[in-house]
Amino acid sequence: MHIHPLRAHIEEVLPLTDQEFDFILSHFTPLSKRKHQYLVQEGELVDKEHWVIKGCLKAYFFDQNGKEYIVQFAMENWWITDYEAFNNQVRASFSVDCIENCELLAIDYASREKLSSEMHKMERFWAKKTKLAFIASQKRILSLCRNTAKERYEMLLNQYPQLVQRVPKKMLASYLGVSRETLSRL
Amino acid sequence: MHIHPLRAHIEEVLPLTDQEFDFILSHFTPLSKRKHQYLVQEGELVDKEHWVIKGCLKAYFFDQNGKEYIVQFAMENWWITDYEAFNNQVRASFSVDCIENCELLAIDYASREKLSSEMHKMERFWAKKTKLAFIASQKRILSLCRNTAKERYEMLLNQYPQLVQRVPKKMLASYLGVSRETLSRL
DNA sequence: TTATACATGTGAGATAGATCACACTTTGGC
DNA sequence: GCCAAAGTGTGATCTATCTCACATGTATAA
Repeated sequence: MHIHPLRAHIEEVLPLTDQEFDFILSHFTPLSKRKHQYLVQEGELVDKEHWVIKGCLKAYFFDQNGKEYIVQFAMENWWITDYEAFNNQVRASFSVDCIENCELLAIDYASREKLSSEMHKMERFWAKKTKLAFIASQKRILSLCRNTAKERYEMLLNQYPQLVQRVPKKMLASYLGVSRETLSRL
Repeated sequence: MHIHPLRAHIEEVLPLTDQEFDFILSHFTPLSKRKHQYLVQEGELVDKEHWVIKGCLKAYFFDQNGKEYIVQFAMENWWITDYEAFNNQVRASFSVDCIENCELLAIDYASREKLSSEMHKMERFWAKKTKLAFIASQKRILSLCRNTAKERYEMLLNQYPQLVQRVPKKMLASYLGVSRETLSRL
């Protein structure tokens, strides 16, 4: 008998009973998207946060010169949306696109709020996830200040080898904050 | 009759009864520190998170060349500690020092856990704060990639004019990820 | 009050990385 | 199976920022 991947994911943080997990799962909607389709579009309201069952995505925007900035990638077991827009229920400043065909579980804002307030465990789970995301992003800041382009690329390669396989170099460059030419010259 | 500043701070997110606030406050310990004293020392265990009543602090570390990197500042109404070390109860990779004489409220890990689990409102409050911190740090990442040193300095000046008044330029430079010479030339 | 550390300004030169330009290759839609 | 679009490599500049060096100003602690 196999365990649901979302359950496995949540149980990395805290244990659940079958009933609890069924209750949690009932708040999510499965969703399939093809490569190049979007989940969030800059300027629109963002009502959903997504958990990745399968596939690869990016959160990004273009500046006034058409240069792309990648805020976040997501692969299996990652969460993605425009968090500022989602949490404050305002218009998105980023878009979220599929880099590969994706299988997702989506939860809308009201369901997330309901689930958080009815079930302290989920509040704790999401709080834990947000803490980890915050710590990771502090590390990314330090890395931008401390390390050269090459070092940052090598660190990414060490930490997320599959990401480097699956994503065009050009996008890795945008994520790392270097030009694609510099990344190409490694 | 005046409201306690911590209560005012929490009530920016959600309302509290007198009893609830007294219960919350009983988990904190008041603390005074003088300029140059530390709250967290790199390499030590971190058992406390601090809320600033009065004063100004920095979380930072030095790299192998003796160059300082400032991870975070804190002033009145801000929270500060080494979050990775505090949350995972491991040794600090940053130090936290007072830039001015400080009045603080400290909460230790066990009390925070206890308060979070016994009082859903506080779990929600801290979850909200962490979300905001995460969003702010995503913005800092983008700003490092997108903006020039000058633009970043001007943004800091706009967003935290008092910080720029109270903190030596050298430290602002470390925080912004530029050399003090470049910042001086603006 | 004096001295010593800290903070700040500014010049000159070095450099990581950006930008522009072009060639070549791979991919996916029709 | 073909063609446009996207991805990638590499050369030749250019430039923001770093580094080193030194001068000066300003706290703070004995």
